[in-house]
This record gives sequence, structure tokens and C-alpha cells, in this order.
Amino acid sequence: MKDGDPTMDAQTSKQLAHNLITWYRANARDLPFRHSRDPYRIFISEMMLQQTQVATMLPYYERFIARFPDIETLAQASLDDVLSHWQGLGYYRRAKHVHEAAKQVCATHGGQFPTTLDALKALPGIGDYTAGAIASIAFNQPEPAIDGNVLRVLTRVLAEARPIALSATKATVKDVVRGMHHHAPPRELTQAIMELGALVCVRTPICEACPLQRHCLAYAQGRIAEIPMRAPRLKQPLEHYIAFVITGGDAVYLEQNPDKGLLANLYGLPHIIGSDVTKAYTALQSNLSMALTLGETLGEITHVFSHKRWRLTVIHATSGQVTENFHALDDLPAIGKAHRKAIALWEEKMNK
DNA sequence: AAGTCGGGGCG
DNA sequence: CGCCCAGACTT
Repeated sequence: MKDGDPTMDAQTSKQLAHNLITWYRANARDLPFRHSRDPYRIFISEMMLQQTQVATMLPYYERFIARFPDIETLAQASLDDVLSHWQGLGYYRRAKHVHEAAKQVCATHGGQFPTTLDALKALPGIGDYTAGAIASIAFNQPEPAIDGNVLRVLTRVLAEARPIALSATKATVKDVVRGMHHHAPPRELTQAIMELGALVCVRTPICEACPLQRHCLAYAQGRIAEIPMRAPRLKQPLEHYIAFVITGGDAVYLEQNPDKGLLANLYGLPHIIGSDVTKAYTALQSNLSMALTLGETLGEITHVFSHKRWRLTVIHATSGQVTENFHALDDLPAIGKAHRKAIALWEEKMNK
């Protein structure tokens, strides 16, 4: 698919929506929170579902609704009471958000959930996804609700190769769902996509049972296992360093790395692990035995290696004496990219 | 953009 | 048992 093309033609969109709804009506699980169009119950069930599987969350949901059957009851309860009914679910800040949202709805909306996306998103704990879920399921508005399930289903249908964490990928999926909303009742469509993602289009999907198989590009291309794409592993450890740009006139102090290890033999700035500038400066002074004057913070540099990430806080310092370790800015030896960027920060400052 | 929340699924 | 994970908020 090229830029500028519509994400999906209306005919495909209509067939997808139709197949989904037909499948949903025949296969959807009978879940208690689906028996109501009450935005309050949908809100509570969505907030609980964001952190647990249905099976785990159901007993909590039943207990919660039995104790707080409507939004006024929740708003008037104490936070401790709310937390005790959330206890075990985790993400306890969400319990607080749910409670705060109930109080706000009662205080400023007369106990009625707002019906617009923006007003919903203004409530604590409600972001893009939950706002879309409430608007479409409770109020039957054609609003996309993009969660992990929906992303998985539709990136596969589209054979979308971009990582799902990118906002551009979410925007594409959002457009497709918006298109499908023209061809199905929003409240069913939203639940149908999520249900398909939960039952069929799972991590290792059951493509034989999938109503979208004939339209699924990832299936056709044999790329089910590689889609959705995860962002390139940013699991590499993040290491914080303080790097010092020590200048004497227009020369900068550099040290040469050992001939083994990371950036072997390249020159670089003195840099000290950690993020505490005071400690790092003390360590620097004892390492160098030069008279230094601490300067300003020049900025932050991040640098990604294949196996680790650096975050450099770049500090300027000046030295009275200029030794052989100082190199003129217009005649620098080979320096790693991160430290070169750090030196560039100093040059920018000087040129202003 | 990246860290945090905290439990469950899964290998 | 360790690794990974989804959404909202925060910084």
C-alpha cells in the first residue's frame, strides 16, 4: 500500500464488517458486562479488562457491581472501600481514577456520563481507547476503540509491516475501523473486533476459524507469525553517563579508548557512569588532576548501540592548562558518534 | 519517547 | 522461574 492510497476500499471494508458481525453473533461469549449498555458498567469492565484476562476479572466485576451498582453509589463510597474491592487486580491507581471519575461525573455531569469523546477523555483514567469503547458500545457512536486486540487483528488483515507502537500505525488502523463503522452497528462492531482478537486472532491464531481469513493479507502472504511487528527491542539496558566537554581555548580534552572493547581505539570525552552531576564532577577532578572550572549543562544525548543505550548528560568545563590531550576543534581525531554529538553541543553554544 | 504501575500468561 | 505484556499517566 502506497502513501496517498485510501487505506482500504469501501467494498472490502463492508465485507470485513459483515463477516465480523455475523461471526460475532454466532460466537461471542456470553459475558455479564455485555448485558448492559450502561456506560458506567462498560467503564468499569473496560478498566478492569485493561489489566487482566476476562476469567480473572469476572469475579471482581461481579463483586464490584454488587457493592457499587451505580455511579452515585461509587462516587459516595470511600476510596478505601473502592480499593478493597479492587484489591488483587493490580494497578491500584486505576481504582483511584475510577473513583475520581465517578465523583466528577456526579459533580459536573449530574450523574450522567458525557457522550462525546473529548468529554470522556477529560475524565481521569479514560484515554483514547476507553473513550472510544464507551462512545461506541454505550452510545452506539461510530468511534474506533483501538486496543491491543484490534491492533493485532487489523495489522494482520492489512499485512501492516510498521511496528504497532508507532502512532502512524495506530492512525492507519483507526481509519480502517472508522470505515467499517459505516457498515455495521458500532456497538457490535467494536465488540466483534475485540472478541475476534481475544478468541481467534490470538498470538498463535486459529486462522481456519477466522471470518476474515479470505481478506487477510498476512495470512495470504504467510506472514502471520511476524505481524504485528513489535518495535525493535528497546530492551537493551539504558546506561546514564555524565560526559564532560573540557575546553581550553578552542581545544577539547579527549582520551583514547583501549584497543579492546566498545569503540576500541576511538577518542572520546571523559564520561562517568551515573546521573549525579556533583558526584561525577568530583570523580572527574580526582581522575584528572587538572584545575577545572565547572560550566553549564549543554544538553542530553541518547545513543543506541546494538546491545545497549547511552544517555549522556553533557556538561561543560574549562581548564586553565592545555595539555597534549587537548585537540583543536578543527583537527579532531576519530571520535564515536555520541561524543561527537556532545562536542557539537558545545560548538553550537559557542557560535551563538 | 520512556518509565511506571503489578498482575498473569507463557516458554 | 524469568520474560514479556496493555493502556493511561507522568516526566
